[in-house]
Amino acid sequence: MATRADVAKLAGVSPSTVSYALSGDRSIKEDTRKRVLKAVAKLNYSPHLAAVALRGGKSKTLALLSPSGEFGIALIALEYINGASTAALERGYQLVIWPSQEIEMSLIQSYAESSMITGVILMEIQFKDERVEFLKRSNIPFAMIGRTEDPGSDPYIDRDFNAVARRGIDYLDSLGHQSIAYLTTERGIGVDTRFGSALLEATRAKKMTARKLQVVNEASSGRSAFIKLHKKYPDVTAVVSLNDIATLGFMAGAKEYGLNIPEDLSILALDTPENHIEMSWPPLTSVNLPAFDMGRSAANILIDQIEGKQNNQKQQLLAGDLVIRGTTDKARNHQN
Amino acid sequence: MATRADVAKLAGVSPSTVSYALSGDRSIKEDTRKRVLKAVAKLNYSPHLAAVALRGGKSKTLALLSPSGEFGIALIALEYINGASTAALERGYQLVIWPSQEIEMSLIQSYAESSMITGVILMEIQFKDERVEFLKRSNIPFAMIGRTEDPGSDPYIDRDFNAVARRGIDYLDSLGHQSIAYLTTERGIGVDTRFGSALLEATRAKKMTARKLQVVNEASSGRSAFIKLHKKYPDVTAVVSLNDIATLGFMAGAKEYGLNIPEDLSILALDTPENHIEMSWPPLTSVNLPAFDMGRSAANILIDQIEGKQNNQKQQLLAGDLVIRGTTDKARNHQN
DNA sequence: AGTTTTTGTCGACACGAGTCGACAAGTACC
DNA sequence: GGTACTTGTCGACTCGTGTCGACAAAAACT
Repeated sequence: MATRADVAKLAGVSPSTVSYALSGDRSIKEDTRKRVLKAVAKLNYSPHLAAVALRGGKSKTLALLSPSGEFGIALIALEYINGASTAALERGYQLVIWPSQEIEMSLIQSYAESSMITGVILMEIQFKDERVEFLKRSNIPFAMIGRTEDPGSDPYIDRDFNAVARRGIDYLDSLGHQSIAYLTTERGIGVDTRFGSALLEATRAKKMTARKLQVVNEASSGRSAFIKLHKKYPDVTAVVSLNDIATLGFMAGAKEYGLNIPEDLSILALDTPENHIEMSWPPLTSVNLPAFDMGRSAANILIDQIEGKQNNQKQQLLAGDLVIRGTTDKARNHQN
Repeated sequence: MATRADVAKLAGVSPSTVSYALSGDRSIKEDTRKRVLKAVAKLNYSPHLAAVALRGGKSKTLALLSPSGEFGIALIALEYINGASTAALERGYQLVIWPSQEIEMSLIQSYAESSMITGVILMEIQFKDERVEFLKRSNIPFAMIGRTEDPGSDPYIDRDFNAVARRGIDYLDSLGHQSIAYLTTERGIGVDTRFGSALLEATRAKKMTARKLQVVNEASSGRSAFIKLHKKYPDVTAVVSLNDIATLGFMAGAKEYGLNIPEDLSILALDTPENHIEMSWPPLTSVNLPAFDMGRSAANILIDQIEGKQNNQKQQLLAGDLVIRGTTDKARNHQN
């Protein structure tokens, strides 16, 4: 591996001149700069990252902590990751994903203090999240996808749950649905709670009745939920889903019982990333979860913070557009 | 951040003594060692990673290069990642996932030469894979999940396609199926080609007819495939699937046309990771894809290589068990 | 008691880069 | 032609660690 001294020797200058020629922090005669650059190219030189880090230079590497649970990284995480990674690359940073299943935060601290990573993006934020506390205490720049119960001035990007619920419920209302149910999980993260109350509020505003169907993240659970709905709440004409996997099972159950979607039952997804919409047939009508954009924003918020850029948008809420696909139609008993 | 010198001062010894007390590379009086350890604990000292790396020490960080395509990291990648990460942690290493969409390999080289990463796990190996060539040229330890056309002595973990195909086809044969079709993609990676020929060989051995249905990685494509099958090959009684997403669409299409699974049509998945089996209803019968174990093995092979351990298993083929769930049954025209 | 070996500790150095201060040479000013 | 300033370059230092060589003190041998 070529070092700065090698370049200096080849170009016939001192090592420090090489640094200045590359950084441009001091004026260098055009002639010598060219010689240096030629030597750099010839030796395929690039600075030793550890040396730079030791010297105190910020590295250009960010870490996205992805809690990899029982089934590994959550499906939904993928688009966040992709968005964050894209934004990071655009701004000259590297994003690595850190499956933080069993990692102690102290290790993250170690990497951060050694300048091997410069900032952290957190996902699946809990109402009370000790990771957030830890990062604040350690002065490590971070950004959240999601938010704690009381985020104060901590930077985050999150869903505008109220807007999403309103957008979805208004649409169902316009189709004449008056009694709905919703599929939700209880993962102990803010999204369940916030979505739940947002939905209740939106339905109340439209004088709809809303039934809650609790599921876990499995197709079979969605199927059970359908059976329960079918028996207990036959008046329901539309189902709002907050869990993509269970939705697939739910729809399979409906077909099994001879119901046609969307003629007999409408389904509207609120928390399904675009790249999973396609896993169902017919394709799901949804208020898009702009996961890619959220990941992108998280990275940008973080980088702004690292680079000391004033960003008056360090807390953002995104809703997502209503996209009508194949699973919604007029309520079956609706008078046209 | 506490440094070694701080610890030394607090313990009343010289800096080098601290190093030796921690590493144990030279004998240290029990009394001083205790003092040092106490000071370490008190200051919460941990060595500056960049300094260690600069000094030439190997870091304990591995990178898993995950080609994040159009839809981000592939679904199937998740279990590999989880397995690799678990094994790495067990052996004291960190695994970071590097979405390598647009990363040039030279950057990886830079991180490796600077001892910030010590080895690389590659996924989605192409028949001719320039990443492999690059890593070999740069002397960076690596392990493949999958394999090139001619892997020579390069370390890899891959599927035993012939065993999988035989296991699956034997089972379908035992149920009386004589005419099958298979869903496959053409992603240009070895798995398609290898699985295709393995299936043809296995069916030939059982004197079955085998139809190929080409799909892309979308539910709608699976649905189209069903329609084509339904019209062109009505004699087919079982379908072997090599693509999880398309399979969901395929099954939805079958139900739409009034076919019952498994009574009218059996479905057998060969390339679906366990954590995606649950997305369908009924749950898919499959020859399990032991993705977790494969990831785990890849990490172990890599670490053995890094630590110079002799490993006579640096090339492994895994099959996976046949697990009978809800999508297979006797051929509909089978005489019992 | 004298010699060799072991034990325990310390100082010095190197890894590779960025940057501050110094300084020679060149340029602008009155 | 003297002073003041700019331009271009270099050497020295620092970051924090692991390890080699040196060396005193203690222990183990004749």
